[in-house]
Amino acid sequence: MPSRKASAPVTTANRGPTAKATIRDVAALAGVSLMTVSRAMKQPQQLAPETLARVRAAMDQVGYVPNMAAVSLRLSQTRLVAAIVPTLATHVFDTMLAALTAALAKEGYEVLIGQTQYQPGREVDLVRTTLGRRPDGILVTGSVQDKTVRNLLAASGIPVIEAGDLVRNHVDMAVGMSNEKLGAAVCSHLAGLGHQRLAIFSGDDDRAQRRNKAFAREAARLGLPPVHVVLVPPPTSHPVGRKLMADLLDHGPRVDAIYCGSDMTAAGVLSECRERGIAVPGEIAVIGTGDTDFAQALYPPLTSVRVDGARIGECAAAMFLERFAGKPQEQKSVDVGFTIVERESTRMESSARQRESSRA
Amino acid sequence: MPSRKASAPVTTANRGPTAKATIRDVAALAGVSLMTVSRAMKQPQQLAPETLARVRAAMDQVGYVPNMAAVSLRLSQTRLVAAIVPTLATHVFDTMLAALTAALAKEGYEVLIGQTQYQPGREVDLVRTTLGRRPDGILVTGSVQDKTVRNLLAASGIPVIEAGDLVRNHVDMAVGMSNEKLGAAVCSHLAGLGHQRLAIFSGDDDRAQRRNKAFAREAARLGLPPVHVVLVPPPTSHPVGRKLMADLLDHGPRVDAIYCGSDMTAAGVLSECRERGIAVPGEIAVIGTGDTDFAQALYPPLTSVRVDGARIGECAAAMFLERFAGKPQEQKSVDVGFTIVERESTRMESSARQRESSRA
DNA sequence: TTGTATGCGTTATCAC
DNA sequence: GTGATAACGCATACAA
Repeated sequence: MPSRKASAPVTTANRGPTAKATIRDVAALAGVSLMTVSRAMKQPQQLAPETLARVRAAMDQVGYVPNMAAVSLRLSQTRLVAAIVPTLATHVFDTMLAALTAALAKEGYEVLIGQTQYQPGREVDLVRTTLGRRPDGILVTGSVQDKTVRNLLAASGIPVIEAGDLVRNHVDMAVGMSNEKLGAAVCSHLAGLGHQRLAIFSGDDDRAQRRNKAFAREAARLGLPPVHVVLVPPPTSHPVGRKLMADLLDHGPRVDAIYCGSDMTAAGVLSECRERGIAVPGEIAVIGTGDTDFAQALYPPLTSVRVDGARIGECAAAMFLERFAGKPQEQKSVDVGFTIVERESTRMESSARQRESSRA
Repeated sequence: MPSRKASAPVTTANRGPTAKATIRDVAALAGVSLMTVSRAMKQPQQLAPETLARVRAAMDQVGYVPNMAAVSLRLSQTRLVAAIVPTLATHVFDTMLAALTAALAKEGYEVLIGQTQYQPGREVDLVRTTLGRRPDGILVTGSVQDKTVRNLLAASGIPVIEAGDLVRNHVDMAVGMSNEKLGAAVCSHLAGLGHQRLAIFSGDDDRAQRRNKAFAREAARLGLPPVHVVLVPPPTSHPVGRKLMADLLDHGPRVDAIYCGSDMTAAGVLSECRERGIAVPGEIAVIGTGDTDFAQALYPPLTSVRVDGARIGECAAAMFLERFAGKPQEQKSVDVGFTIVERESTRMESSARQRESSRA
């Protein structure tokens, strides 16, 4: 019966310098049992003051940090929340993750981030790997369409939040705004400013497409001419925006206003217009998406559709924490809305400063 | 002796719908032992084809995903790399993390990200918590100065990379560039363009300070007047940049050129100058740091010091993987250098397009 | 106030 | 080719 106790105890000493100290090392050093060390962390008041001091000294001496893998296994709880985003290189996601991380950290949860890099195939693998870490909750960006992923998430038995995109058939919970409403609002906003011939430059991902569709539908409803839509694969960039604008000016139809799926694309459009001496908003109005921090720094300052990433992150954190606490889920779906932040790039001479916002 | 086998076996069925399937559930369903299931994943060729098929069918049926907490505990290896950054909302860090994540993912490693939000006190807690996850390696941004953190990292026994800031006394490994060289290079670059009265707008963090000091030293060496340094707490923003510029113009000394510790600050400076009708670079030249994606979108396009975050991330990943493979560590320190990307904001009428770069 | 025994889910080792 | 067993580090129930 070669049990741990029967054979020579394994300690930091004979495991080499690379091994981390365990609760056993601390116990041995302090001359107490494992339980006493465990209690020194969880219920210190239950211990005799001198025992506690001895244990704490031992913990410091060996640099003891509890092994969360063991804790997780024992408690079936990892205090880990996973977040799957397309990329970290987009402002909205950063903001969301920062808020999510901060809010969860207060309750002792950490956030494990996964990036799909906009590769659809990678999402399945990523979700599977991630679920292997047994997070206590998982947040995915956008709505989950892939059947395999949906099943994986549903079968995981943990709270799932689809963030940033409000759809009806969410797996579990959702927080974000309606891309349909957004597309329609932008269209009617531009129409309200007197623009007739509208164009869209956007990524070809699912969310953008639904925005575009709603935009086009609204244009039709308002009796405007067909919208000129140009799609490009993400990620967007300044050169891409310039190129799209150059192509439009050279070969495309004449337009009064352009809605860009990202502020970076819009920035490229502004640059190309400046280069060619085209007045913005005089000849062409431009509006972006995301209200990135640099939108106000562009020339002219860029009108943009602001989605409050921080609020999404905070809401998501709150929803997770409620579920972790076993509370009845109040809301399965939260609409944080969006705001059209108007700056010079769409401002008509006579139009006063204006804000338009949507909330469900 | 109430062992698992003696009592009723616990399976997914009687643990409720929320519990994830374990290797035991799969084994029971396939009518094989635990080891056979384990082997079906690790050494499938060792199994009889029909057995393998049966096990795989069972795995699919219950949606089995191995519990990494258990694997980690068993193997003393988490396939997790931790990265501590000040914030996700800075382009260089995003780029670095994206590259790091992508490179490590190929080898089956995931990246656990922690944000200090520039709060010095939070770093200790964060590192401690993070080490509790027993990552196989840890990357920290900037050089580690805090004694406690240094000890914690050194005692962890895992590969440690200090990224983005090359210092002599790194804990283990380092990849990045020298902030001293950077500061000096920017100063001499501006001096080379004929500027005499120089100013710096920067964050008050350690790295920025060392840049500034080197900048000032270089100015002195070149016989220029004292540098006007203005420090602000991070994070930087467009309004902050504007405010700093407004204050300088209203109350500060006259300057020919301003070096900004971030592109966002520089963008604010450009906006304020435009507002006041001050010619850039005619009256004042402006240079930023980071070569953010929007630098080229500003007006005038912003000269900026580019640090290749992606390269830092890739280098770090390669260094980690080498150590994980047990290979002798080739280099403990890698200098990825930096590049001054010159655009309109510093370009003198007669000066041709120019690039300046440093590599150790 | 402190200690002992057991199992969380997995894999290495040995046995058949 | 397959199975039984112990152990990874920790926390809970139960004893003392």
